[in-house]
Amino acid sequence: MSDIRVRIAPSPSGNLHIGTARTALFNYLFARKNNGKFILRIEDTDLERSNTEYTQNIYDSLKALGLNWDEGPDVGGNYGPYQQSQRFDIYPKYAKKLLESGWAYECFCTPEELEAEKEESIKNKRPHMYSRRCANLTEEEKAKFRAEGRIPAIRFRVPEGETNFHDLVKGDLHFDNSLIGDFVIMKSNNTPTYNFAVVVDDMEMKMTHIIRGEDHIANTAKQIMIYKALGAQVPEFAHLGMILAPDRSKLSKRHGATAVSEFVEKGYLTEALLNFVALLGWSPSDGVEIKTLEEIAQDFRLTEISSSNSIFEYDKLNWMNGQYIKRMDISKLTDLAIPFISCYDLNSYTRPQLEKMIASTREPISVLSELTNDVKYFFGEGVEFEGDVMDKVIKTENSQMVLKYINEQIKDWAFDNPEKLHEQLADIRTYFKENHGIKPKESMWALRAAITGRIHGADLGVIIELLGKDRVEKRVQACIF
RNA sequence: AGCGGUAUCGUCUAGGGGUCAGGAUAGCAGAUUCUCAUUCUGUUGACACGGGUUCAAAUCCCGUUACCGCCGCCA
Repeated sequence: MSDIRVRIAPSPSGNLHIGTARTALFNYLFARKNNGKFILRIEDTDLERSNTEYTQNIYDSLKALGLNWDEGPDVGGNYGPYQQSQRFDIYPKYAKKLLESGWAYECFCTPEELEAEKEESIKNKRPHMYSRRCANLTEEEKAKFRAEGRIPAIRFRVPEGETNFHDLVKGDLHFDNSLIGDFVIMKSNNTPTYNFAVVVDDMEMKMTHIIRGEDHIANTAKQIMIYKALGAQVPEFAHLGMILAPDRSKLSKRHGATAVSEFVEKGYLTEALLNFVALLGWSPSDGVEIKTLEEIAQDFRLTEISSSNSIFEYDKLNWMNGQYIKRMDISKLTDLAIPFISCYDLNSYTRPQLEKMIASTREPISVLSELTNDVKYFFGEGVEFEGDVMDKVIKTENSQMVLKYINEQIKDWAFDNPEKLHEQLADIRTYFKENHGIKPKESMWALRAAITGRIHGADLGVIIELLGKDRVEKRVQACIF
């Protein structure tokens, strides 16, 4: 076991986002590849927006994806608690340390004053930065503010110079400190800001590598300053490109699903989702794209991740999901399929029959939700005819001839012997092809249309077997005019 | 505006001074099949632009453009 430690630190202000899932995946992969630890920390310092329902969704989604964590709020660990709201007593101690060493100072500015300052700089077309007006307050001035009832926030005193670091995926990055204003580390309500809490937590939790989205790059400079002021070891950083919607904007609700749980509800398999998202930035060294989590972990190289943004396109996700659906163990797939077909009377079939139904329907689909419609004709007595199937297929002369012929044959069909049934269907095809010049496709279309209301779907033999003699006969007869 | 980042087929990407610039997906065409599906085969399609450096640049350097991100007592 190496001492590499990485973490995913979502804030429970929403369900687990697909982008967060990818970040979690890369952290997990890196830990796996290097025999390190993968830690889950819940960043709920913003009590207003945090919600335990979302925390649960984060747990559930991560687990469903198979991204198991070694330490976290629920499983514990040596560096807990792993939920920031339970760590509120820790941050003031570090803030005090910074105050004493002069790295931080109390700021008594009110939101209104700050707002005015900001507007002033905007008016002068200057980049907005805190004026530092509280940077060197005397004890008397502070006392005066206190007497007015003002409660200070604590700001970090940004030093002169540059903050540089080597990003594992972006390369060397430089920041001019003079462009970074003194930022708040403790709010006046005595809770830490994000930048302060992460540093304290990552430091206390002994994180060695911080792998996160590139929207945090600018924060990194601030965080490094805090690490240094605290005399702590600065971890390695790796910033990933973002996942964008096809219109190149941030992936949001209006583009469809954004949360892992929403994708699952739409019929995506977590394995496919994970595999797909891994390919956004990372690519397999052997060119084989469909891989298990474990295989990806073995082939994972953090420094070779693409550093550009990538667009989330459904085309390939759908294809990949279809691949997983085709390959999945049928019993497992049936379990996953049930929510999508529970609108029907599933008790009318045995479990083995249900599995047969799914097995024969899975082939062409790319999303499980397609099953709802694709499996419809297996249920109920009658048939719903799709589009112009009735006029264009069933009512044709040829079809009528086929259906009449079939109607006479049904009594001899081997409903309980799939192999024989297939032979009998083949005989019908040959019969009509040889005697009437009707293409196999056409004769089967007549049958299929009569018993399913459509011209494509599952294997006819399976459909007939599952429907049973009664229903097949009735449905065929109902189409003879 | 400023600061930071990125730029290879529509999309995800491989490659990285000399390649027919490779793969996947999507598209298109064909084949198989009881199924306009699946599967199989074939095929269209890209180095953002402009300057350098070099015998040679998609690859290295500079600039431009475009896009993304950041500029909160949000995380």
